Amino acid sequence: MARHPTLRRLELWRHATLATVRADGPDLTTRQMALLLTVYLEPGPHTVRGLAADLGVAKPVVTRALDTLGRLGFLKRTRDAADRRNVLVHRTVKGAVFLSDFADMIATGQAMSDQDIDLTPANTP
Amino acid sequence: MARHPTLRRLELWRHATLATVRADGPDLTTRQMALLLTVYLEPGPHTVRGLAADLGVAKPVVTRALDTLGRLGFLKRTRDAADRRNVLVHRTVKGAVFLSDFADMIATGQAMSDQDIDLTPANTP
DNA sequence: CTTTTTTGCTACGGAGGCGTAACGAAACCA
DNA sequence: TGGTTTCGTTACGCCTCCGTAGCAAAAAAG
Repeated sequence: MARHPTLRRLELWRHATLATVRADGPDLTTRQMALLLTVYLEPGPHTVRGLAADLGVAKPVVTRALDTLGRLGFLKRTRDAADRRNVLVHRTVKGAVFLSDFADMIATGQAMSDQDIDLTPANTP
Repeated sequence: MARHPTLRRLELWRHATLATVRADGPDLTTRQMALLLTVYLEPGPHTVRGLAADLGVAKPVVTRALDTLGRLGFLKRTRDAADRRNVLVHRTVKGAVFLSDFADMIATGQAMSDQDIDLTPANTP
């Protein structure tokens, strides 16, 4: 049933989102998640303006997302010493742990999609 | 840079969420997305009570998600003729198109992660 | 029939994100 | 130096979602 690549991709997504919904952790918005992943996966330094341009959203959106993600301890802000107008966004250990756990959820989704494939030819002994 | 499987999974997720954020389509909550994917990927029939149990959420959450997703035209409700207390949730063409497009975003994310891998040894001529 | 259970929905106050506009602080420029 | 630009934040009203409690309708139990 999962042989078609489109279905496999959607099932991967379903298992990961389902794990997020069932777990009682913080459920971030799509924008917050995209911001968090950008900070952790793209090379820095990250500024509010740069992140807003990268996500294609207005600056207050980034400020509010940083408020929420900072309150969760997933990243933190620092004034840029060179240009004190800038705010630099930094990673934290707690954020890295959160994303690591999240990657495990994706991996489980991948494994379950693979299992679907392995089980399909079970009726052809 | 993307050689580690954990990073590859996170980059896959980042590219797909980023595409969702940048596109000006409707951005569903995690619960709405999990519900939509469940209806389309799991065999029916789907009732409000069954979906609530499947997602591990209260029934009003499902009712509200069905309101929103129905307003978007991604699925529709029907009274069960056999047991008129039940509401059956059905797929729509528009919902299938939406999920198909979304799967393409995931595929692009996968392709870009692969490309990252191919590009990493570029500094080893 | 009457009572009980089940199903999905509505109502309510609270919390949080949204877009736009305006703001102070810092850097730049002439 | 004084005016202008850039940066991030705050403020405002609006909208959507949340969790809980209570509701009517339909079915089941007695």
